[in-house]
Amino acid sequence: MYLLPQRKKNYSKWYNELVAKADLAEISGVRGCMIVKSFGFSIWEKMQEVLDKMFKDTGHKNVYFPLFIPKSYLSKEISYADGFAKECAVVTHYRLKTSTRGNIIVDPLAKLEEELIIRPTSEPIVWESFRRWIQSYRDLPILLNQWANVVRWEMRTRLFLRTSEFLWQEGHTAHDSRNEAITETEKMLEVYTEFSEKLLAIPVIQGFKSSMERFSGAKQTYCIEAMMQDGKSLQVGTSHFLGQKFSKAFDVKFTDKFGEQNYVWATSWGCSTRLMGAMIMAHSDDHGLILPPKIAPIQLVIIPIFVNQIQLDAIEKVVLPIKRSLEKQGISVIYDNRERYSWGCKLNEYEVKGIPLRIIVGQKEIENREVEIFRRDTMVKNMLPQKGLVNSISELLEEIQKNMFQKALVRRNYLTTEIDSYEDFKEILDAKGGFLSAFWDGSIETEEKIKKETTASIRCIPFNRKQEKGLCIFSGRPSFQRVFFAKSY
RNA sequence: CGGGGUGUAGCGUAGUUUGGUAAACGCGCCUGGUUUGGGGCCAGGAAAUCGUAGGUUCAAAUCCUGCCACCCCGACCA
Repeated sequence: MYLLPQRKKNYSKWYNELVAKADLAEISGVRGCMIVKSFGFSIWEKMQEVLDKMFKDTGHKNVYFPLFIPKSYLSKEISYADGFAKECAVVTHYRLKTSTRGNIIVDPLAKLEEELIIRPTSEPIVWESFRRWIQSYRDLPILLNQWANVVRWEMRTRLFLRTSEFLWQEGHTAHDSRNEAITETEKMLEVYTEFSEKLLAIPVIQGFKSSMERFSGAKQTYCIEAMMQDGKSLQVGTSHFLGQKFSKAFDVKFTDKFGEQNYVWATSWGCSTRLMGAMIMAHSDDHGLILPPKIAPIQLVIIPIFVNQIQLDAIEKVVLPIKRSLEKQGISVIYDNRERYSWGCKLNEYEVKGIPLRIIVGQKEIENREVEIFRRDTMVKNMLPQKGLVNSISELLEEIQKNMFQKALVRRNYLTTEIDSYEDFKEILDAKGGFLSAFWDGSIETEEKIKKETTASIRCIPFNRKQEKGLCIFSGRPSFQRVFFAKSY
């Protein structure tokens, strides 16, 4: 069995090697940018497929806006521009030429009159368009989504978790009332929550961001936070109530039923290839990736064990009908009869890639009319009768999906601690990590100081928490609610 | 941007202290044989102007200088 570096000993080494060995992605020659390999991309495509359907089912339509944003658009919404100013890639020229020494150089004569910013998000160009598209309440709501790449010039990058260029989806909506926009913000947070918990099998905490962590340009940022195995928190998705900030900045008004001019209400929401990182870090073990069945591009692999063509033929007679009936049930199966790889090699390959189920069929199984089945999540092998196999496998996939969520939930709960003093806070953060649920006085100063001293930040001000009175662990001032602190990615 | 480190075959490294046959090892790759219930074994083979530019020297992967790239730790962030 293949073994990666141990998670407990060196978490980031484990993560990097897993990404490489599972053939998900690699560091490219381009600073801070990754190459997503075909297996990794097939997982992302599966995520896209499910999310895309969820967006469409909630009334959204896909569009595509340009990669470049004229610099002047950016300066219209100041808090937004400030938020991203330090990490924008800028296009200044439009032509290259061959120098006298034979090198390719930027043609100094081809300087752009107005620089183009490579989008860190698309709000500016979306709202520039909305101004032209929206005149009347009849034009609203506008419910759009786009699948795109964005660029943020990051100082330090990690595959999937933080790269300078990443893939994501960004929803942009415009509404005629504050309430409708808030409802939309909440609805999309629900979509992300369902996706995370039901598909990725990752339990999440729903809540608001503190003003410090809020998306620059948003009135209120809603988020879902997930706990990774090393006790660090990862934001899985965000949904922003933008209020009228962008409509005012871009002068987007509509005439309502009573003939009054009003500014439009807005939301935006997104999730990215970071979900890949979440999935890896929430579930995988020292043998490699573990894919939740509902997101696995391949749910089951069949491996034959044979020494000659006669045996292989006999195996195929049994295996191919099984494969067909599984596919009929919507289960994605591959039958790996490659002769140039030893079967032992194949076992390791699918194990490290996290394929949920594996079947082995050899002479023994054919004689006994059974198959050997292996569950990746528990690493347990069993024999199953060939009769009724399709049902057993469907049930197993369900069970794996549930088990993975349950396991992650138990871990998350273990890694959530109620804290009532700053001493405990520092001690637990150091010893165990995870979410620290603690009273906070609501001030930015306190949040900043705690972050500076401990590196833990407020990940989330959770919804649905009982209102309790307490004292801020840092300042001792009165507080009405516990918030979740954690170190984060 | 500050501190530290590393560049030698596709990947991972040894060799650098003390200059001396233009280079070793593991994985991977190719060929042939053999084997087959958890990454098989044997034999043979291909593949590196030692990051780059210059300098010192009879002689440089090794010493000196500049440059470039990447990694780690901070500051910044989804």
